[in-house]
Amino acid sequence: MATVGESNPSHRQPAAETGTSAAPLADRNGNRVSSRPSNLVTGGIPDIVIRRLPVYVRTLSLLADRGVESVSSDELARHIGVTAAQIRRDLSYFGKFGKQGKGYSTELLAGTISRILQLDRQWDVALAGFGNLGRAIAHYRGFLPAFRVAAIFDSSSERSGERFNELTVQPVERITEIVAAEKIRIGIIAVRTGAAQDVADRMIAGGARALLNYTTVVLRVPANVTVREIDPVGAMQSMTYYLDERDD
Amino acid sequence: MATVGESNPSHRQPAAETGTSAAPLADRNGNRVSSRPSNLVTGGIPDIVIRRLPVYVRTLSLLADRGVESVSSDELARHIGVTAAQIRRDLSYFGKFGKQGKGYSTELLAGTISRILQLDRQWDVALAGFGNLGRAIAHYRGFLPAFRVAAIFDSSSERSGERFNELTVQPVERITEIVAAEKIRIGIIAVRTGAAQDVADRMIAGGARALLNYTTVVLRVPANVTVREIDPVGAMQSMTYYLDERDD
DNA sequence: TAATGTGAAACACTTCACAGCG
DNA sequence: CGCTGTGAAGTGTTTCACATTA
Repeated sequence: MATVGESNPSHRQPAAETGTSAAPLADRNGNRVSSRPSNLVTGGIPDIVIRRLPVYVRTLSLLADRGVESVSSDELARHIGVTAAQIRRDLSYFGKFGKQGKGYSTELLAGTISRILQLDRQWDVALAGFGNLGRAIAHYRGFLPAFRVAAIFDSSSERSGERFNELTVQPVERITEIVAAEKIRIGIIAVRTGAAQDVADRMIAGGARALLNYTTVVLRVPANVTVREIDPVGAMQSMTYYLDERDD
Repeated sequence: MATVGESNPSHRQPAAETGTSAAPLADRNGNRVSSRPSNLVTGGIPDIVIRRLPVYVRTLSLLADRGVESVSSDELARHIGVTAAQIRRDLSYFGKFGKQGKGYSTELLAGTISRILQLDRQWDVALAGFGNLGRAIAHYRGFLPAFRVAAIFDSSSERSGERFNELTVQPVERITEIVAAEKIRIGIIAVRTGAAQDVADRMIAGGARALLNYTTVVLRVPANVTVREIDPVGAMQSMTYYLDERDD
């Protein structure tokens, strides 16, 4: 997370990641991909559990595609690199999905968790920043099919007006208007650090409630907005702590 | 975060992230920039503390550059979005750096933490994968000056042989040899998922002990290797859980 | 009989709150 | 007298271990 980090929705979110604006931050965790502690705000499910669900979906789908029809928590744990008890506990927050003596149906469980995460639909996403990073994100297929870049913004007058697929890159001044008009709830922030907070504010004003932050800026957002950080540099910088000269 | 996640060095590392191979995993946490729990293996400092240090360095350096000479834990906390107690506790793992009634010297503390993280030197990094993502990473300046891409590998015969700055893209078969010869301890994995484990194994065989994993593969690594995950898709997929129809 | 689901225990991390120092 | 550093308390998360069920 890298780490890690983010802010959350009022009722559930942890406080970890990005840290809510002024208030000392109720909860937290997060590659800067987020990077702060994370709890739940009000009787919800721990954010750390929510953050593990995509890995479960991915692994279960992979197994299902390979023709594996069911897995025990033990097998699944071995694939993912966590403990079986953790998987069972995580799932227990949502219901009972296993069959004693048998395990879980890979296909069913993948579908169930996808639905819990609301991945059984397509989400429009606003992308801010169309430099090297923004372009790479726009071309990246990994977010599909659940996420689709529906609007692109850039502050540079040279870049705004540029076309990408069926989209025209728009000036950042139009973020709020367009995000609101297209009912976009998710934003990706891939601008230079100096513009990050402004862009986040505009997106939130337009109705965005989830932000994927590729900058190293600590975004100040209301408690009902979730932020997750993508921070490869921080992840790298924290790994060097463990390196030593010995060839261990 | 994203990932979040990773594995650790024998003496300190948590088990969280990537999960150590066979053993149930001693500890854990991690944007996918990593994404799993994290503890310490043997009486070390919590990995979650280590993962916060880059943010402290960044913020302190920023303040120092602005001419701010000292900060209290309270002010620093406000900038970062964590609690003052957490900052004081985190620092206390390493020593006493503050002055009562005054706070911390921004410049000194930034330097001290940099040294703790071993960021006061340059690390050579091996980059595996020279497709869109690998190219973007190679061009990215954000890893400088602490990290320098010293070798690039790609499995495609079309790409190996290609030049980048003063480097020639090498075939993956040469990873172990070159990583060992150049004494590279850090690898970045930006290959297709099918090749990730093989590339990781080769890097580790050559002496790498820290891996930044951009793939969604759960890498199996020995306990003395740290892995951090960069997982923007997982980060995104976990945020949709908190979205609702209401315009809250 | 194999494996889930879950109280209860263990462990890890965060926050409180304050003695003590500059 | 403001602010650090840290015992102690409070929370949150993971793991154990087993009753229960298919």
